[in-house]
Amino acid sequence: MLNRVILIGRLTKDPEMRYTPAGVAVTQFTLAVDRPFTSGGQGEREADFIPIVTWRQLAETCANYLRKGRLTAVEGRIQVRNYENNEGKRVYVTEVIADNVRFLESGNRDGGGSREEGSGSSGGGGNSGQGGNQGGYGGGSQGGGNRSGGTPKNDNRDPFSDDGRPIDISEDDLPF
Amino acid sequence: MLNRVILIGRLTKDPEMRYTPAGVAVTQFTLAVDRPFTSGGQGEREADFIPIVTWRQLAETCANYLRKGRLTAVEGRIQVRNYENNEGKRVYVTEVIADNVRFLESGNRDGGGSREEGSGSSGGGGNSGQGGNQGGYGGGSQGGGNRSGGTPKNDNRDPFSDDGRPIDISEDDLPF
Amino acid sequence: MLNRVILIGRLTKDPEMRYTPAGVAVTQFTLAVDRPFTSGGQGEREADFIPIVTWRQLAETCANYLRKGRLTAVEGRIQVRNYENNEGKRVYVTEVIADNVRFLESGNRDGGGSREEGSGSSGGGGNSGQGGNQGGYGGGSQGGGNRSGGTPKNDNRDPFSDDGRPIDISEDDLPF
Amino acid sequence: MLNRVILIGRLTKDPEMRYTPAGVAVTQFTLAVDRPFTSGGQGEREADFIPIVTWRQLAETCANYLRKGRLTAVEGRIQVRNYENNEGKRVYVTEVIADNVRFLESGNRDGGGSREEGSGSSGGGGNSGQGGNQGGYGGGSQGGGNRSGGTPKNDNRDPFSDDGRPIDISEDDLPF
DNA sequence: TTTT
DNA sequence: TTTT
Repeated sequence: MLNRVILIGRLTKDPEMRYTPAGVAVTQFTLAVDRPFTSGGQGEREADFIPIVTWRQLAETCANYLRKGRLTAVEGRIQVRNYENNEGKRVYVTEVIADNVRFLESGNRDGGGSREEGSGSSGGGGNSGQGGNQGGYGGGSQGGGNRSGGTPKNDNRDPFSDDGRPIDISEDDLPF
Repeated sequence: MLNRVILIGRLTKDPEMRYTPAGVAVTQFTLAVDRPFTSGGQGEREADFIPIVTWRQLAETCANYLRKGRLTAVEGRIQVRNYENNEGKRVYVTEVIADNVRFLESGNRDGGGSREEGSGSSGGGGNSGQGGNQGGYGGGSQGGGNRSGGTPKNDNRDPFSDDGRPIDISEDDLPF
Repeated sequence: MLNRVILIGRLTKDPEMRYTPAGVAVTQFTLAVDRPFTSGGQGEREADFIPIVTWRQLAETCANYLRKGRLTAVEGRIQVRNYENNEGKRVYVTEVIADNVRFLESGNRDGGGSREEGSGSSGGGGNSGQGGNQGGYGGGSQGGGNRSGGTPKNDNRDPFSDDGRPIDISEDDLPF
Repeated sequence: MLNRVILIGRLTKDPEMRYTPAGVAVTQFTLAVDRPFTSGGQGEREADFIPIVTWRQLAETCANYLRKGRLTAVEGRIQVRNYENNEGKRVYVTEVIADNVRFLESGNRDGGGSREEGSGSSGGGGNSGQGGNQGGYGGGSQGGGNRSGGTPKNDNRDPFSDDGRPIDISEDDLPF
């Protein structure tokens, strides 16, 4: 009925973008979010490592502007999907499907005079539509995508396991 | 740095309460949260099944007042813990650690004159402290708990797998 | 950069729907949200009375299905607008612009077999677009609206003061 | 019943700290939060200016570490208070009472080797209690405060209007 | 000006 | 493995 998540943390690696067989962009990254308390007696602060997934225009923007270590805010919803692994066992995967991502560190520390922090957004979009490009971001080789198709043969593997082929998510799973 | 989740959904089962070896109450339940869109062409609405964990006073209140099917709001944070399973493989478990739970359906549909919806809360609590009991809820056999201990032998199993023994969570993992 | 509000409370009155001169539906209501603590020594629980504004399709749905006293969840963002009043003084108005509203009480307590709680949504909407009608709600005399226009004469009054004329909000203020 | 706000924006000025007659620290500042859309045809991006209030330990930390222009995340709840002004008219003031503030820019751009962003928190706090000092922040001249009292004479003015005297908020209004 |  |  209502499912809202807001996170601020740092990317553990550069984001990874792929395309579905239908040519829809998907970007995945992991956010390290420090826990609000210390544990273990000597005060070590732990973190939660939370997988984030973005789609379409927002995926392209994230792939273009996010990098390992960047402080980033993410808004979205928790999604729990499951698939059967090689041993025939059902595996549950929990991810945050983001519909709003804010770049809290600009990246061009060297560069120009802009004090504006980056920003990527999607979803709610207004008159300008869902593909609206806010803030001048998100250019580059959009559209395109792998539409070659081939033989998807949806065979129960983790769609995010990296095997070089287009990822295995049917269009029906698209959240937007 | 910031990790906030707000969910509204229905319990898939009655909640399950246990005690840690140190006698701290933990209650676990799953919230079914309908997705905001339909999929698959014939308009079936799917749901995400999201595991919730509550601690201490709030755990007792949830165990006492929540039941299967009840519409419930949960506030908390995403936590990703991991353990090694029997086959020596690392398993990741994602849960929402709740610090505020709101009962949106009263339960006593038949009963008394109270039109007040239930409410359980913990955390932020004020002068009254974290153990504060809001709304007259959460009475009953509190305190107690299994303090017998025995030989916990922290051996890499899912702490929520039900084997009749006190669950296997070290006090260091306590979020509050 | 990021502005997210989630509220659960009860309507203090029936919602009020109007149309802008351009024929866009706007619905306003106030949510009474109990504070998480009691004050004053004798344990009186106070509430915050928070004005909510919804636009377009969601406005129509809210006007059709929300009623005084109903428990309701609202997602949106805080907006602070200001105008000059009769005495030439600048007045600040803070409202929550909702993009998602969940009806947590069905209304037809007497009626039919439906056990489904109501739900209205807009914004992020999926393939079905922003006008998507989730859950079979929101029918009725949509579209229409007062397009007669007349002489709006944008003269610094509270656009929500009720004078029988179309409300005084320029299309530029539209959040979606 | 539930009232949660999360904002990311920049301080419009340095924060202002005061003490209540009872010696409780209160810090006030305003966050400029860019709207998620542009308006007016030429694409000007507007902002909402949202007043934030923090109490006690968190107030001290904010006063010590926040400065005009800093990018900051705030978690809290919306509060609507009202008072009677000089002309006997009731005035409504909407503020966000913060219980968690994250400093997303460190300030010491010159300084040391720490890549850690600042952080202030209160509320939920764990074993360490509500006064817990996370991250080594918030030292300095704590405690103290104006306990002289004098003649508060609670006379219906805006407690945040600056008149040099201790602010006019009764302890009963304290949210924590 | 307020809901339950 | 799931709620309505």
